[in-house]
Amino acid sequence: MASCLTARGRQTRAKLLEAARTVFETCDFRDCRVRDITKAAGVSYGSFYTYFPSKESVLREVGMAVARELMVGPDAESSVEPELVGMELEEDSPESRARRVYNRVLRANRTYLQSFMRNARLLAAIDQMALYNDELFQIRQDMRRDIGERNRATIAHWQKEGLVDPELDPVYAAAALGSMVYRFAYTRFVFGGDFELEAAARNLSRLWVQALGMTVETELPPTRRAPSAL
Amino acid sequence: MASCLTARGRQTRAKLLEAARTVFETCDFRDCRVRDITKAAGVSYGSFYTYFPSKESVLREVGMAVARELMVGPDAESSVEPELVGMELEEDSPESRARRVYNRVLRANRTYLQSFMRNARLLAAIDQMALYNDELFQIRQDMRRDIGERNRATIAHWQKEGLVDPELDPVYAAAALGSMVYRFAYTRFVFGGDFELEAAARNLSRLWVQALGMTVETELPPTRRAPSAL
Amino acid sequence: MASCLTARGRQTRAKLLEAARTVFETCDFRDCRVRDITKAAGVSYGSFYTYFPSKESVLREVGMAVARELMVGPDAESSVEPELVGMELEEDSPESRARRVYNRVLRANRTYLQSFMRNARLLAAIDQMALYNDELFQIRQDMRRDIGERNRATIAHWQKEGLVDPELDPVYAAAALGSMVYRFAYTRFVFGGDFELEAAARNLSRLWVQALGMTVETELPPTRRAPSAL
Amino acid sequence: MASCLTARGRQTRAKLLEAARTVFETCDFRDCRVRDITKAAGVSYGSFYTYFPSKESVLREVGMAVARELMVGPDAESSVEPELVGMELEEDSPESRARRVYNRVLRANRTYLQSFMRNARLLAAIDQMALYNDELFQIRQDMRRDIGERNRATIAHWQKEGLVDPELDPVYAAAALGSMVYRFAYTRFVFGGDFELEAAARNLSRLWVQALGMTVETELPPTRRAPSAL
DNA sequence: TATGAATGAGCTTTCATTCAT
DNA sequence: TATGAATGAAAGCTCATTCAT
Repeated sequence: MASCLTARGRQTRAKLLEAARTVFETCDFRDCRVRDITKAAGVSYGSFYTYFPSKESVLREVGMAVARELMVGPDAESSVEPELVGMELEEDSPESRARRVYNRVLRANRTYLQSFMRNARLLAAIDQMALYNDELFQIRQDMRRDIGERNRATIAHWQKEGLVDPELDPVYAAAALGSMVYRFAYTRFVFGGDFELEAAARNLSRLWVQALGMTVETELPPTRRAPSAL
Repeated sequence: MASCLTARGRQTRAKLLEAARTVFETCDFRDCRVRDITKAAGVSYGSFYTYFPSKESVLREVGMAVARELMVGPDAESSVEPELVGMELEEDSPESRARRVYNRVLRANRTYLQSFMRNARLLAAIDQMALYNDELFQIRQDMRRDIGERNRATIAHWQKEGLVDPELDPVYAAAALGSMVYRFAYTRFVFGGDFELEAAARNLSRLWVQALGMTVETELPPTRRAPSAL
Repeated sequence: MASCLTARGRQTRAKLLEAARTVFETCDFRDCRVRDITKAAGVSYGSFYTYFPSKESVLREVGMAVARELMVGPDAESSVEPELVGMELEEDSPESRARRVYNRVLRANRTYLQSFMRNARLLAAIDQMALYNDELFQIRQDMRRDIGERNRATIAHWQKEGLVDPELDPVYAAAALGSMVYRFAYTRFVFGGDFELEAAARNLSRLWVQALGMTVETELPPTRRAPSAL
Repeated sequence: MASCLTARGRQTRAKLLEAARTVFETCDFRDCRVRDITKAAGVSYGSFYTYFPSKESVLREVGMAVARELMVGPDAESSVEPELVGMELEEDSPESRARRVYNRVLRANRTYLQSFMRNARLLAAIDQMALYNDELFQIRQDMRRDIGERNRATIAHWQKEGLVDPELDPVYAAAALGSMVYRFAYTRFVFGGDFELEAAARNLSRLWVQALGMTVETELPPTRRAPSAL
């Protein structure tokens, strides 16, 4: 596609795509006019249709790009929900293993919150668009399923190793803990509210590992946050 | 407003409001036509504007009604996030207190999931609309804040009593655990997926109390769920 | 359809239909704007779509109406090509029978030319639209087929009676003679040109019956026509 | 115009003209995009406007070319309506003269049908365009007038020679008989329908000469045609 | 009050034409 | 000359809102 365009064409297309991304962040897809996108891109109205067959199509393309970024990331470290993947814990004593799990979870959550911060509005927009766009719905569904399955596998693995409460259903646990972080981030970033990333990451991680039945000895640093913030 | 209407007028207005609620559940606000509402209400097109100045206004009114119901409930037991309110636990031994907390949380979560089940589509709709409707945004914000504050207070109280991990920030903990249940329910109800209410409630509650640092001795019944469901 | 409208609605719809008819006569369907129709009807732009789901649909309706009129006519005597239907000729001597055939053909052609005169522009328009509208194409095709078959049957019948040249293929003959009158009328009415209806009818009829192998003893009145007219 | 172009330019222009002709045959002028023409010509979009000032202009040029071809023909044998031109019949006995007329008419019609077959779509297209393009209208008008006049003269000449029914108006007769063949061919080629060229030519020619009051002794070969075809 | 027709601003999309390279 | 991107004026259609009955 992009390959059969001239350099100038590729540039214009990129400008439009970038503009669409920005515009979709600021207003609902339904409220975004093609005119808004072309204005933001600084090109003429008609040029939009030189590169995209419809308004829907650019939404789709932006959506897929965001999905890709959140799944594998430009830096391959963010995802739609925090992932525990790659947490090989080959070590000895139970304490140190729990500690390692905590550290891994903390790293995952910290990364996730940072990534979410960058994409919050757009992710929210896509989540919303997914409600009335089948293709985005599918993309979103697949993202969720992928992460869910990976986290479920990790939790089940830890259960076998005796690290995690064996009474918990790993499917529900994976879904619930993923939901916790996603929605926490969503409300903070989309609806605003005072917020300290590091403290949030530590609290979420502590809740996470404790929920699974592990104990954490680390002390959390005191939160410096406006007392009214919820 | 409603008070200066005749009996017949009040009835028509009620029919329209009820119809709007139904319609908003089935399709996005933007896709709902005034015609859909009047058709569902069985009144003429023009009558809509006898009772509501605009389409936005009926959305606002439905939103407020839903908010009221979820906050205080028609039966005062559901809310936008599960509430721990009224959990006075005056009893003796730590074990039994933890047990009581668990039971209270379980009851709250079970009730919440049931209530969510009834209102899922509408709540999702309102959540979405809140993204581009200031008034709904405010309503939604207030709901969240109220519940958050109440749960925060309960958690802080339990911390003072030594029931809950004192390292946790009660604001973040309240927000995170509320988010966990809300989003878990949301994904299940809106996006579908195999689901057993009682098992879900028990798993969520176990995660909840363990996350706060309490231990639960109860055994969870084995989940009967399609193994593929996430 | 029309029955579920109020009197006012029926009136507006009729105004639009009439206006569409007029507009389609003056310009190509593709050049006609919905605005042209509503302007001609003296109603607002939006009203068009209260009564017709699309521009195509009103074309279809006009086309079918014209087809009906030409087939059975408001006065049931015109058709898309002159018809010989109903020419029962039960009489005696060959001469008088040929004479009767001639008179019948003359009456049919005269009527046809008159009818064509009233509908020429519209019929031309429909003929043209049929080239890119499947539905109209079908309608037009059916009309032609119907008339063709009826004329073929009459000619075949006359062949059996010994009135008509038995060497002629009745299918081709019917098509050719129908074509002759249709196209003659079309060029006269659509492209203009001096023209005397009665003289034209007589000449066409004489050509018609002579073509089929019959002889006509009648004298044609001298034509009073501009000598340049073709 | 074409003269002040380089060899390469003339070639490109010719390619475009040829492509336009092809494209106009396959679809209505309004549905033809400049893009279709350049694609068919295998040149770039922009090149079109190097050689033609507008889409209309290429249509005009194609139309004139077709007119020229049909009038004088690349092989000078086809025309918009069959021509009797050049039918000098200097011979003796009335029978043989009628026979000669028939043969000449047959040859003319046969040639005409063959030629029409090659140009049918384009001729139909031009006929249609003439309805809303003044220049084409004029071209078409002139073609018709020319042929009409020539046929009129021939018929009038034959009337003086006593070959043709003196009662007929030669103007109407020329127009009617030309119309017969034109429209017969048009319906066959444009609207389809089973069709045998030789049989059609013979039937049309028999109808033609008989219409003019001549008798033909020749037997027509039996038609081999699907009985349903009209 | 109840009705349903009337209104027109506003949207997406198309494509002939222009223009920079 | 050749190229293909850039442009923007229309067009069809929708639907919230108004209005006459």
